[in-house]
Amino acid sequence: MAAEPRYYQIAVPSPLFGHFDYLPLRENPVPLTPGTRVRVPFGRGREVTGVVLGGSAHSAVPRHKLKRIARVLDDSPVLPATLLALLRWAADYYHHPLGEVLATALPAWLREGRPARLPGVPVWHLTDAGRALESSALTRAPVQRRLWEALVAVTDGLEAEPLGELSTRWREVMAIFEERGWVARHERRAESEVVPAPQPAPPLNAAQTGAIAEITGALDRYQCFLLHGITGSGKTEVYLGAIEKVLASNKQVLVLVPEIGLTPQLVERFRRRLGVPVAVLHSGLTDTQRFAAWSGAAEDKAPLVLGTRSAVFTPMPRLGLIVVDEEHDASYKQQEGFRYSARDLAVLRAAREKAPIVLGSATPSLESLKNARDGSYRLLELPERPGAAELPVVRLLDLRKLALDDGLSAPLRAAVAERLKRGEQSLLFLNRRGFAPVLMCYGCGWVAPCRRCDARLTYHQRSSKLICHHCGAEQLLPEKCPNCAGAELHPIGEGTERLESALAKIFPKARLVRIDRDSTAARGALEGKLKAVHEGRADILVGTQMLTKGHDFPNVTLVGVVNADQGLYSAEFRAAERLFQQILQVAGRAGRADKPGEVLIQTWHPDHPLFAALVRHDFNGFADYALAERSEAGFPPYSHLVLLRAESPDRGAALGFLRAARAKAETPNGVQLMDPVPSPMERRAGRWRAQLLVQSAKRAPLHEFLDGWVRALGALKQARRVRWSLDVDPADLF
DNA sequence: AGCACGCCGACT
DNA sequence: GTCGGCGTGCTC
Repeated sequence: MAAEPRYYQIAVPSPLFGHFDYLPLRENPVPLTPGTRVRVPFGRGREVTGVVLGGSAHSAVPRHKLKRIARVLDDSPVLPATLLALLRWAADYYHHPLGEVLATALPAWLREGRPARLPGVPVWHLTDAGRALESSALTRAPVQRRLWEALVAVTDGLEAEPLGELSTRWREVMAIFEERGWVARHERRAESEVVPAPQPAPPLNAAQTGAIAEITGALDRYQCFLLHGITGSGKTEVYLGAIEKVLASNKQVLVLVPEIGLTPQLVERFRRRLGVPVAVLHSGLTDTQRFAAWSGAAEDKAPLVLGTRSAVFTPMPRLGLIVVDEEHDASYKQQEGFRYSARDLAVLRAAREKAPIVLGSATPSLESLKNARDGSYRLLELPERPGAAELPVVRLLDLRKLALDDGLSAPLRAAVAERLKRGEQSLLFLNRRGFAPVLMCYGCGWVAPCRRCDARLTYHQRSSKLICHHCGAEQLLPEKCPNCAGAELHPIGEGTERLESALAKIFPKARLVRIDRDSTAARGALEGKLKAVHEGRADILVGTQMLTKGHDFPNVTLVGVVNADQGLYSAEFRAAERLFQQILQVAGRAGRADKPGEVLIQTWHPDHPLFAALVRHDFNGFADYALAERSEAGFPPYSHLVLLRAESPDRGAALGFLRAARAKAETPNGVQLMDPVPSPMERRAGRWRAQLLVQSAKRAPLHEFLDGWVRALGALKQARRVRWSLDVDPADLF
C-alpha cells in the first residue's frame, strides 16, 4: 500500500480560487483517493465539506497554519477520477473557484456531508417482547392496540406507507413502542423499478437508419455528431435506435434535454421503448430523489440517465453515449454563479471518456453548425418528415400594407376563420404574456414604470395587476393616473391575454386555449390544456414560446406569428438566430400527414433575409447569411467572448469597478478589452448593472490573460462594493 | 461566502 | 453605559 502523503490538497466550498492544504487524519494511515469527501475546519470555528484533490509531500503554507482533516466521509470517492478531472478543467475554463464548481456538480445530499449511500426504507417489526404482549394489555389505548394488531398480523414488519391509514398519529405511537422495546426498526433497500419489455422500433426511413448506423459505427471512441433533423423528422427515434445498441453492449447512456423539454411523457416514451429503468434528474426533485437517481447512475445500476443541464455531472462508470437534445436551447447555459454550458461540457466529457455524442436539433446553433462544416463534428441530416406529405407553406404578411386590429391583420383573421369552418385548429404565437406591455395615461402621457428596473410594467387584466417581467414586482392596477389623476389609462400593445380576448370577440363560438406561464402556473394546468387540444376540444391556441418546445399538435393546420419583429434589429448578436429558431420551431408544429399546414408571419420587415430563408424552409441559407454577419462583426463562432459583469445597489459602483478592472489589465496580444458600459437594462431589481466585453480570436491567449486578471480582480478595493462575475462564452450580452 | 473584529450612533 | 450598524480582513 502506498504511503500516506504528508499533506492533502482539499477543495473547499468558498468563492476563493485555489485549494487548501490540510494535514492527514491522525489515526488514519490509509491514503485518501482524490474525489473523497472530508470534513475540514475552515475559518474560525466553521467546519465544511471539502473534496480531496490529491496528496503532496510539500506545502507552501507554513506548518503551524495548517489544520487537520477532521473526518473522512467516504470509503471510496464520490467523484470518479475522470469526472473530477473534467470539473477541474471546467473550473479553469470558466475561471470559477473549484470549490463552487464541485458544489454545483454534487447533489445537495452529498454537498451537505450526508453518507454516500441511499437511506433504505424504514421497516418496523415486533421484538420478542412486543410479540409476547397480551392483546388485553392495550384495551384502553385504541391506537396502540390497532398498531400492535397490525404488526402481529405480518411476519416481516411494516413500512411507513400503509401505517398512515391506521392513524395520523402512528409515528408518535411507534416511538412509544420503540421506547418500551416492543418494536425495533430496520432498513430495507428500496426495490428496483419494474420495467416493461422493450417495444420494437417503428418503421424508420433511410435517413434515420443511416444516421443510427453512423452513430453506432463510432461506439467506443469519441466522435461528435450533429443531428440536424427538421421538426417532425423523427430525431428521437434516431436517439432511441442508437441508445438501444449502446445499452445492448452493456454501457450507460446520458441524455440531456432542455429544462422545459423534460416531461413525464418523454420519460415514459424512453422507458417503454427501451425497457430499462430511467434515472431522471431535474430541478423539481427533492434532495433524496435527486441523490437516488445520481447514485443509481454512479453505482452502474441505472443504464439510462435523462436529465437537464446539471445532469452532465452525473458519474457514470461505463458511459457509452451522450445525447444532447435541442442542443441550441439556451437553458443549457447556466445564467448565474458557475456559468457553464452543459452542451459544451458534454462534448468535452464525451471526448475525455472516449464516447460518441449526438447533438440534435431542427435549428442547430451556429457554433455547432460551424463545427460540422469545419469537419470537427460529423453532420447527419434528416430532411424528411415521415408520413407527412409536405412542409407547411410559409407566407409573409406585410404590415406596411395591412391594417392591424387588436394586433391581427385581415388575412390572418380570414385564415383563422377558414380553419374554424373546416373544423381544424389554429395556433397563434405571440411571445409576450400579459394583456399589454405598456399602460399609458392619455391625459399626460405617463406610462407605468417598474420602481426597481428600467422597464415598463406589463398590464395583466386577469389579475388586475401591473407586473414587472424582469424582477417580478407586482402592484394593483391604479384607478387613476398617479401623475395627473386622470382616468384615461389605456393598455398599449398586445400580449397573449389581449390576443385571447380579441379572438373571443371576433370568433365568439370558437374554443380558445391560452398557453403561457400565467395560464399554466397551476399544477397539471398545462397537461390539461394540451389534452384538450389533442382531443379536439380546442379551436384556437394562443401562446408564448412555451408552444414552441416539444409539443406536437397534429390537427393544427395554421400557425400565425403575430409579431415576428421583436429582436430583428436588436443589439443582441444572437437575437436573429433566436428569432429564426423560434419561428421555425413553432412553424414545425403545423400540419401532419394528410393535413398540410400553413404559416403566416406578420412583419414590418418582409425584405429581411431571415424571412426569405424562412419562406424557403432554408435553414442552411439562413445559416450562411448569419455566419457571414458574425464573421464580419467578429462575433462567435469566429471569435471568443468573455463578459465581465458587475452590479451594485449603488449607481456608479459597478462602472467604477469595471474601470478599475480595465486599468488593471495588461493588454495581451490578440485580446481586446472594450470599454465598460452600462448594461442594456441598466437597473434591474434595484441594482445598477454594467459590463465589460473581452474579445479574442484565439482561446489560448484569452485564457492565459483571464487567469491572472480574475485573481487580481478579487483584490481590487472596488470589488468590495459590487457583485461581479465572469461569463465565459456568454449566451447574451445583457 | 461566512465569520470576527472594530469603531461610531440610538436605546433597554 | 451597551446593542448593532457595516467596512475590513481572513480562511490551509
